[in-house]
Amino acid sequence: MAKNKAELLQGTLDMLILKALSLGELHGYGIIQRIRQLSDEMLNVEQGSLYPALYRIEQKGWVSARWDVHETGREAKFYKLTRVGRKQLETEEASWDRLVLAIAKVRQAT
Amino acid sequence: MAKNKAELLQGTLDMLILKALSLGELHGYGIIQRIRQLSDEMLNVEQGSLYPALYRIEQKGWVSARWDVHETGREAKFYKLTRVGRKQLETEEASWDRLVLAIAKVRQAT
DNA sequence: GTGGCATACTTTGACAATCTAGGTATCAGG
DNA sequence: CCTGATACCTAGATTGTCAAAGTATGCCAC
Repeated sequence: MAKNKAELLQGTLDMLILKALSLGELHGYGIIQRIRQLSDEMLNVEQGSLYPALYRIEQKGWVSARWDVHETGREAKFYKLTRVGRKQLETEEASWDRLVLAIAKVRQAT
Repeated sequence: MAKNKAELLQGTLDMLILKALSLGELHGYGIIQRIRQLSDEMLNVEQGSLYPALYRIEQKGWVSARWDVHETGREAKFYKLTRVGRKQLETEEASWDRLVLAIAKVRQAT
């Protein structure tokens, strides 16, 4: 127990991936690093969570993928947010905000 | 789609139940109503989610249950937060706060 | 040059939590 | 008497995450 890393709640991962990609095209492994870095090491996405999620998200048309070689000379699969994906990110952020608000209301109760 | 009710994320339900019970002993059906009311109708807990959750929570010793008759003359199973449950509520609230903070950090990124 | 580590992707199976959808029973109001 | 709200319970399906494998490459230290 006593984890310093917050566990992900189901449903938040898609939003985080989309957000990471909204900052620019990126490959899978890089998405993990970007999320970890942006969250000040608080969020750690497992590879076994990420890749299936990316597959799901691609099937839904929220991202498009292509294989490419990056500056280091290594091959990687680069993901890019589609227009639909950008819309979806907005939706998920709004829905997250609603949830956070709703839970805050419950917690305010005395 | 386009739900006005926020969907619960896995892991938040326990916290909501514990919070509802922290305001006083209550029976299952009442917990649903209290959460709905406190959240301004934003959160709707399904019975099929609540009762298994209550069972889980009771097994863990976070609440104690007893059958009783309330003023309306009807029988109901009343749940009460235990000392351990109160501790657990604090833990879950802290962990929720951490997650909300971490996600906020990611979302701040430009 | 080779051993180990970080990078990079994939798949499998287990697990946990929620929801849908059904069921039972009581009580109040029209 | 019939409906709807109250009150509880359960089975089954679904979903998302995680742990734990495996593969392969490039780089650096020794």
